Amino acid sequence: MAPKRSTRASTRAADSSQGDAAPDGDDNDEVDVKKPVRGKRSASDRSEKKAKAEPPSIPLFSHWLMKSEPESRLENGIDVKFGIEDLKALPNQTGCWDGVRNYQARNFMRDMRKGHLAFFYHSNCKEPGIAGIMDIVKEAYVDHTQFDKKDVHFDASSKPDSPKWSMVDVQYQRMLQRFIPLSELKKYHLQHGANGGPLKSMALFTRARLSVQPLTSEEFQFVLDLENKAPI
DNA sequence: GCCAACGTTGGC
DNA sequence: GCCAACGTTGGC
Repeated sequence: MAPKRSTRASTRAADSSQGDAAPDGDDNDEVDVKKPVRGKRSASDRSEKKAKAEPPSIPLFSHWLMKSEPESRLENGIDVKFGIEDLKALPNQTGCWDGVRNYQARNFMRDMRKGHLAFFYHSNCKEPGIAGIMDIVKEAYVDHTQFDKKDVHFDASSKPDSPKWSMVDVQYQRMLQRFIPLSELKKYHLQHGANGGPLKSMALFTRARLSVQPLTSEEFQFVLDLENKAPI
């Protein structure tokens, strides 16, 4: 059975002990060791291989955009709503970004480092766009929801001794001074495509369906500067 | 609600 | 390894 949405979906708070009580050992289960399985490789193994990036010794990006749905929507009878206000409402304003079921999105989460910044993007809603900023507060570790039969993002093909899916913990930092709608970003994207400018190859438009995506520092800074400018 | 874009599956 | 069929994403 196919995985469902790759956007984040649950409202689970992050383990509040995450701070200093999350030593490296915890994260090490998550290393990319794929047991060499003898014999036939499944289609998903192949998909994963294709999506797998070269292991970069130096992280390429330090800014991110992560999508989640701020409006109620039932998936298998479960509400997948999780907007920036929901993150803000969690203990310590911190939550785990679970439910990502796309290899490229997962790989980007594995590239995230503590202290990286991410935009919280509202998707699949009345007004899509960037609502605020989060901090990455815990680096990639096993997404427990892949083993939970009751979870919307349960993945029967993932085994506890070689988990497929990872998540990070994020902490709410602040709202943008004004909501930056997708429509406005798109205007800049088109303008920059024609005349040059920082948003000309923004992943939001070139990789529209990717729920976790990188931004260059220039892209991030340009978007950030928009909060103090009048909408176009 | 529609549907284009694109990722995944699985037979061959 | 190819690729048609299928399923999901997410704007509109």
